[in-house]
Amino acid sequence: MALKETPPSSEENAEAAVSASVTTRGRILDAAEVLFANNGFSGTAMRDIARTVNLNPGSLYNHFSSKQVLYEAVLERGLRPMFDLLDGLAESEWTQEQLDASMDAMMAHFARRPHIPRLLLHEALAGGEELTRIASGWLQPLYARAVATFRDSGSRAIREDWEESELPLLISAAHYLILGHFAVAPMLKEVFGEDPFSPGGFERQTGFLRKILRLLLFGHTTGRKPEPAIARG
Amino acid sequence: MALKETPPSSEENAEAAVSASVTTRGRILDAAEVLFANNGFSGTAMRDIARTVNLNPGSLYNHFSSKQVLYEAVLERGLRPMFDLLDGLAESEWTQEQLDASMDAMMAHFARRPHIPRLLLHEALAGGEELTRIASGWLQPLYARAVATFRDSGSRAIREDWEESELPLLISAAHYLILGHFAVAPMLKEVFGEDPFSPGGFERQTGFLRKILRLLLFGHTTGRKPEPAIARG
Amino acid sequence: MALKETPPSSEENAEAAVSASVTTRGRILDAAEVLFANNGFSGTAMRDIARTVNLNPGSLYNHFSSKQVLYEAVLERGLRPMFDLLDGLAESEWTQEQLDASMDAMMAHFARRPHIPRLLLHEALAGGEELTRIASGWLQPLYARAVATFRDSGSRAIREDWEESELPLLISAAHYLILGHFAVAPMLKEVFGEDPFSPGGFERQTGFLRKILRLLLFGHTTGRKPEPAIARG
Amino acid sequence: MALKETPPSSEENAEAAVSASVTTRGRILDAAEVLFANNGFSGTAMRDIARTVNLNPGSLYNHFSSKQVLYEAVLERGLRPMFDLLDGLAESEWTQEQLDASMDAMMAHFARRPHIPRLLLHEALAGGEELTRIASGWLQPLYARAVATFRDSGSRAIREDWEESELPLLISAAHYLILGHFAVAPMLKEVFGEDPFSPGGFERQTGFLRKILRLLLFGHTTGRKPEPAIARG
DNA sequence: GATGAATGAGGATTCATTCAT
DNA sequence: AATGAATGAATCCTCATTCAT
Repeated sequence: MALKETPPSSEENAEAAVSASVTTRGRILDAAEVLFANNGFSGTAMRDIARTVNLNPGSLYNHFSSKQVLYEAVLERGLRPMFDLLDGLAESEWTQEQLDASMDAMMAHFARRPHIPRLLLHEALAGGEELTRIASGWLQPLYARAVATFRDSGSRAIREDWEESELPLLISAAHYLILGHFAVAPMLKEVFGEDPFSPGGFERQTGFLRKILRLLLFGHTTGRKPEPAIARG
Repeated sequence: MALKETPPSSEENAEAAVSASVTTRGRILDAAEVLFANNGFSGTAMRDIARTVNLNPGSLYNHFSSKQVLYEAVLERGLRPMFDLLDGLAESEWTQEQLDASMDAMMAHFARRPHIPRLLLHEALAGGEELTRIASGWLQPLYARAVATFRDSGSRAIREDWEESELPLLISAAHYLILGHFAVAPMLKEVFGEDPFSPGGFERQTGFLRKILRLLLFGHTTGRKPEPAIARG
Repeated sequence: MALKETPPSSEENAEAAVSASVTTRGRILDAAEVLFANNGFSGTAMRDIARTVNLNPGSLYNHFSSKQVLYEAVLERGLRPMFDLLDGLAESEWTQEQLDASMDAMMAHFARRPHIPRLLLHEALAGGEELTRIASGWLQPLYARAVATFRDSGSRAIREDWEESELPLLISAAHYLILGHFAVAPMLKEVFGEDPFSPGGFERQTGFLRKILRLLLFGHTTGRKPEPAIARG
Repeated sequence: MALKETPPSSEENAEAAVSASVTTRGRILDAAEVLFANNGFSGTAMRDIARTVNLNPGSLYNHFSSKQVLYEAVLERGLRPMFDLLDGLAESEWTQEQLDASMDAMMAHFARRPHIPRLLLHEALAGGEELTRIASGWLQPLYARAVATFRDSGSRAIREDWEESELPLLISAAHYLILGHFAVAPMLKEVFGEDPFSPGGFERQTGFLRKILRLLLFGHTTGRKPEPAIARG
C-alpha cells in the first residue's frame, strides 16, 4: 500500500510557479489542480485527470496512493506560496507599505495561478478539514501578530473603526474578499459585460480590490495618506 | 413520461421561511438544500437525499424529474427571498436607512437559513450557469440602479472613494463578503476559538459584517450619521 | 449504506434443502455458494455470481450490501443445517445408535449439498474468523457434552483408546475427516480411477467414511456390536 | 522473452528444509509459500510477495516468468520432501515400525514447515490440477503397494476392519487427516482454549494424531504391539 | 405516491505484466 | 538482476434513473 511518494522537494515550489512541469508527478499535480478547482473533489474523476496528462488511470497510483492524497498534495502545493507570503508578513514590520506590498503580492500570486482561490473555496465549503490542518499553524500566529501590530500602530482605522477583538475577523474578511473576488467574479462577467480575466478587466478589478482592502485596513483608499484624521475630527 | 411537477406555488415561499415543511415536496427540498450546500451537486447522491426524507430513491422522481431539476428548484427556492429583497431595494429610495435595513434583512435571512450562502458559493464555483440564468434578470437592473442612485447621492463614499465604474464591483464585493462570511467563517472557528454560529458569536460576527459593509458603502462604521446631513442635503 | 436485507426467514432453510430457489435472493445465494466453494472468496468475482443469476452486477447490491456480507450469508445458510444437527446431538442421549444416525445425517447433508464442505475448508484456510464466530457457540457445548457422555459411557473406545483430554480432538478429527473426504476425494478420482460422486462410488465412499468414524469412536467398524471388549481382554 | 529459469537444483531441497534461503530465488519461494498458504492463489498478489522480499514487483519476473509458474515452483518445492518420504515407504518393507516411522517423519516435516498442509489443501480445493499432475506419479504406485502389502500382511486391521478395495481410501483418509489436522486445528484454538502450535499443545496434538493413525491402520493405539505375534505370524 | 428491484454507465482502485534504464 | 513507471483488464462498488407492482 504505502507508496514512497517523492517528497514535494524544493523543486515543487518552482514548478508551482511556472506551472509547466516536466516531471510526471508535476504534470499530474497541474492537471489535478485545474480540475479540482473547477469541479471540486467529488466532481473530479481520476479518469479525467489521467486523460489530461495522457496517462492510464492506474498510472496515477504510481505517484499518489489515492485520490485523497493527490488532492492534499495539490492543496499543499497551491497554498504553500501563499502561506510563505503570510509568514513573511507575520515577521516583518507592519507598515502600511508592507501591507500594501503583501496584498499586492498575494493578488499577483492568484493572478498567476487563478485556480488556487477556487480550490480554496471548494475546500472551505467542503468543511475544510484538510485546509484547517494546513492553515491553523500559519493563521493563528498571523492573527495574533495582526492584533498586536494594530494595537500599537496609530492607524486611524483601528482607533475609529474597529475594536481589538474584531481584528482577526477583519483580516479573515480581507482574505475571503480576495478569494471571493477571484473565484466568483468570473461568474459575473455576464452581468458586468466584462471578463475580469481579460487584460484590462483584470487590471481594473485588482485595482478595485486593492482599494477596498486599504479602505478596510487603513480607512482610506489611496496609496498616499489622505491626511484624514483631522478632517474627520 | 412527462412529469407534472407541482409548481413552486406561493406556499413554497412560506416553507422556505419556516423550514419545517410538511408536504413531501417541501421535505425533499429541505433535505436537498442541506446536502447540496454541504457537498455540492456532484457530492450529493439522490440516495442520501432520499434517506434523509425516509423515502425510496425512486420516489424522489415522483416529485422532481431529475437530480438537476431538483437542484434548480432548491436553488430557486433558496434565492427567491434574497432577490425579493434586492428587488424591493431596486425600487425604493436608497437612503442610508434603506440600505442599512436591507443589509440587515439579508443577513437575517442567511442567519435563518444558513445553508443558502454555501449553496450559492458552490453554484458560483461550479460555473454558475444556473445561478447566472436566475440572477441576471435581477442583478442587472439592481446594479444599474445602484449606479444611478450613488451618482445622484452626495454620499461621501462615492465622492471620495469610488469611481462610478466601480460601483457594480462594489456591490458585488458586498455580496461575496456576506456570502464568504457565512460560508467560510465556520471553518475558522478553530482559528478563532469561537463558533460563529453560537449565540454570542453569531451576534458579534454579524455586527462586524454590518460595520464592514457600512464602511464600504458609506465610508463610516456607525449607524449614526457621521457627517451626512450636508452631503445629502 | 444499511440495506434492509430480507432476514433469512424460515423459508431460507427450505431453500437450502432443495437448492432450487425462486426468490432472487435465494438464487444469488445458490450461485454464490457454488462459486465460493469452488474458488474461495478472493477467487470469486461478483461479476461471475451476477452472470450466473443473469443479473447486472450492481443488482447484487440490492440484496447484499457487499461481497463480504454475501459471503457470510452463504456461510451461515450452508452451516445452519449442520449446526442444527449437532445441536440436536448435544441434547440427545449419546447412544451408539444416536451417533450413528447423526453421522449418517451429516453425511447425507453433505451429499445433498456437496459444496458446503469445500466452502467450510476454504473458510478454515482463510483464517476462519467468520466460521469461528458462527461455530464457537455451537461447538463449545457440543464438545463439552461429548466429553461428559463418553466419560459416563462404558464405551470400550474410551476406556482403552483415549484419554478424556483427547475427546474434543477426537470429535474435531471426525469433523475434518468428513470435510476432507468430501472436499478432497473428488480430486483423487484420477488416482482412484473412480469418481466419488458417481452413484456407486459415492455409496462406497460414504460407507467407508462411516466405518472409519465408528472405528474411531467405538473401536469397531460394524453397525452391529461386534462384542469385542472381551475378545481383547 | 523466454526466461531461462534457474532449475530447481539440488540446493533447493536444502533450502526447503532450513527455510532460511539466501538466494533471491529462494527468498521469493519462501515468501510465496507463506502467502499462498495463507491466502491461496488468487488471494495472493505479486505485489505482496515482492514487498515481503523487499523487491520491486517487476523484479520477481527475473526469477519466475509468471505468477502461475511461481506458484507451481512453490508447490513442487513444498511437496518434494513429502513425496520422497512416501517414495521410500513404497520401496521398503511395510512393517509396523516402518509405517510408524514414516508417519512420524511426515508429521515432523509438517511441524517444521507448517505452511505446506494449508498450501496443499488450497490446491486441492482449487481443483488440484497442478497437484494431481505432480502427485499422480507418486500416489498411484504408493497405493498399489499399500494394497499389496496389506493383503499379504496378517494385520488384524485388514482382516477385521477393511476390505481390499478400501485400502486406497484408507490411505488417503490418513493423508487428509494429517493435512486437516495441521491446517484446520489452529482455527479451533478458541474452541479448545489451546493453541495447537504452542509447545505443549503441539506435542499433545501430534501425539493424538499418531494414535488415530495407528488405530486406523493397525487397529490399536499403542506403539507397543498389542496382539501382534499371532496375527502377523 | 410509494416501493423494491433492475440497469448501464461510471468511479476508485488493484493487479499481473512489460519495458526502458 | 533491480527499478520506476506504464498499461489494460478486472474488481468492488455507487449512481442516476426506470418500471412493474
